[in-house]
Amino acid sequence: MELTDRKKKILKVVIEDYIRTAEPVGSKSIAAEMGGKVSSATIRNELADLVEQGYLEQPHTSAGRVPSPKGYRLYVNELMERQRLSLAETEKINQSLQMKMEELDHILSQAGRAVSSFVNYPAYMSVTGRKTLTAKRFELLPVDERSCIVVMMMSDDRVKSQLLRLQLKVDLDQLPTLVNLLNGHFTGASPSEMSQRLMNVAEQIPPQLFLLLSQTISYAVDSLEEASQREIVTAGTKELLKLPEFRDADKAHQLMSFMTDSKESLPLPDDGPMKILIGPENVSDALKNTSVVVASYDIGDDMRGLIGVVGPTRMDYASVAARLSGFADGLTRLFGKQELPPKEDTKE
Amino acid sequence: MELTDRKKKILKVVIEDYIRTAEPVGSKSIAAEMGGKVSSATIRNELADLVEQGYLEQPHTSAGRVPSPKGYRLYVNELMERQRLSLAETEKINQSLQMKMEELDHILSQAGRAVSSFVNYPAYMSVTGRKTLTAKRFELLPVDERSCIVVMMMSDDRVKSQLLRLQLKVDLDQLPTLVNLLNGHFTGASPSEMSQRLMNVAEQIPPQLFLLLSQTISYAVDSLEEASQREIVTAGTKELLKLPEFRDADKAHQLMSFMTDSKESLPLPDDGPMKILIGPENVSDALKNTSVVVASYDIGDDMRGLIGVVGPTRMDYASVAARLSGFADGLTRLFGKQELPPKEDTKE
DNA sequence: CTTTAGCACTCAGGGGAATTGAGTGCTAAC
DNA sequence: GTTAGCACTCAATTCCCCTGAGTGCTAAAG
Repeated sequence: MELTDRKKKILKVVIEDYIRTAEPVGSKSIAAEMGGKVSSATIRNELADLVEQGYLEQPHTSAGRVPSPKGYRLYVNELMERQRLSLAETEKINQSLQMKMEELDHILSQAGRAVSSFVNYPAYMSVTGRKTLTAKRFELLPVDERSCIVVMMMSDDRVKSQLLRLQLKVDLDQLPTLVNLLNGHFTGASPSEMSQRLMNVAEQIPPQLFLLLSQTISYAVDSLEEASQREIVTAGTKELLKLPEFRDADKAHQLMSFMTDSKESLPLPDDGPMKILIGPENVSDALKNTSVVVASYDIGDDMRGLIGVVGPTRMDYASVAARLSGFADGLTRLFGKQELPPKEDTKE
Repeated sequence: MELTDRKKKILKVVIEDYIRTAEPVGSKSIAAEMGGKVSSATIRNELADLVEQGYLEQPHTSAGRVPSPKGYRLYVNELMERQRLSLAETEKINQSLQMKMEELDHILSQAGRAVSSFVNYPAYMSVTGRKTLTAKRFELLPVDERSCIVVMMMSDDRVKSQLLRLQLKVDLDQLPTLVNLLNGHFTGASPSEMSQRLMNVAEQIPPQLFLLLSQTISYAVDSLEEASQREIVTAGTKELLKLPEFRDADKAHQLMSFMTDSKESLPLPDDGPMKILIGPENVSDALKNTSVVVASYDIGDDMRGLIGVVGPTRMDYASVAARLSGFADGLTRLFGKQELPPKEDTKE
């Protein structure tokens, strides 16, 4: 059954009041806030209905009303006015994103910190690839007889390199052969296929070359796996301590531990540009008393990033959602601009 | 004036009791803990003396005694029994250090987390170079006409690389010239010298080559500067919330903000293998009510790392110090083993 | 049928007084 | 120098009362 307009109006007032004050809100202040058109008694009748229908809760008789998760849900679905960010704010957000984007996880943690400081709640970020990464091209640069540099370009056009120490001396002349072998047989393959193929060529090449080859491949496998691992970075957990609902050090500690140690279970929805999870809608027990807002942004063609914010159920959904999508847009634009053009396989 | 042996014994008992319980300790429990040889009244007399001499403090008449910073100082200097780690523990520490050390800051944060979880206090880590980093060798790998890969080996033998998008097409034949130029003129130079030299060669080479050159150099400068920047990583700030002295959310928040936002002012002594700073001995105001234990370890020849632990003044100095030096040793060994041999300048 | 005014009732939170108990300082005896 | 005894202090705890915000209900007004 639908709520009357007035009930909705009241619910909205209650929620917004509660978001501000974190105190149960009473009939009188509601009446005042609604312009004094109706008396507090009327409001009380309406409130009783709203409690009955589960949109509000009462900590105890003779306390004001507090929104229930169901109430919040209705609020974010229908009542909440989508906030528009001011130009100044958008500007600030974009400024705070002017970061070097060399290391992916630097970006994550920096952007996370920025988000958190904008919304005053803890934030988390992650990037998930849509395809498995493969190597696109190899290069070996001799340094001396016992070491050389491996350079690997990955399918997302990022480049990794490292100095490789060799167990035994290798003839410089043989490097080109090896590079050809690498580029011929090991590009476009998933890490596990790589190890596979390494076995296959084992007998066809001289042992000392094979040693170098397998060192290179193991480096490649490691790097690819590391690069495609979904990493979750959290920031600003300390913001929790500012909130009255976490004045209790134990609760704060619990949630902080969850956010720093069990980040894997933070919500990472894979659809839609923005998702709001309210209290018990969260799967993780640790989040049952908190709400989470998650937005996604695009990186290139086949990667997707997520930014999430964790806060009390009474968090200011409208403003968090607005800022979060501001960041998501900013990031999408940032990556869209600087990132490599679509695809252009240079594989030979 | 020296303290009598008995006074020292009493001081030690008081401190160790207080470390355990965080409660002022009274004469009776001291008497009990000392084997009942003396009565609590005697202890009281001694305690009065110790207060007089500034080794102990009394929150108010009729509370037990609490160690003063001066008392802790004497304790760590003389009374504390240097704890030896059990073999099992050393083993555990070394295990927790079996990490990939590709990215320096990954190591830092991982080791920081490990330390923190071992001592149950927040930890921080940093690495400071003793020399400025320079480039040791350059390489350019063509990808297509509008992009190539820069590979740079730095003076500490780490290798950095990145894909470079070019504003205009470059003739492949010219790359070798460029590489020679890079290796001839820009190796061994500090980042600022590099920019300098770039100016000098400006007129001597064709413009489109110069464009590529300056892109490369700017990448090199950035990477070198980033790599030589001292970075401080903190971990486990949440541990603070477990401590009774930080039950107050405001205090906890203050210290956490300090540790995450103003890390630069965390103590980074540059001498000795281990340093203990007690309460007011810290320069930063934010640390006046906490103690800090810092140990250092060596990375290769010209880098030095620091691990620090922040805790309440009543922290368990003996065990923290022991574990910390366990970690320091572990890290020194780890780097000593895997790290590149001393020096071997391949600069041409 | 809805709204309002009036009134008795409930209950968390705050302030103050009383109580408790750990621990002290002092003194006098051993 | 050490100990027992005793009066004293003071934080912390408990209890109680009070206050006030806010409710639910009823009866009257619209």
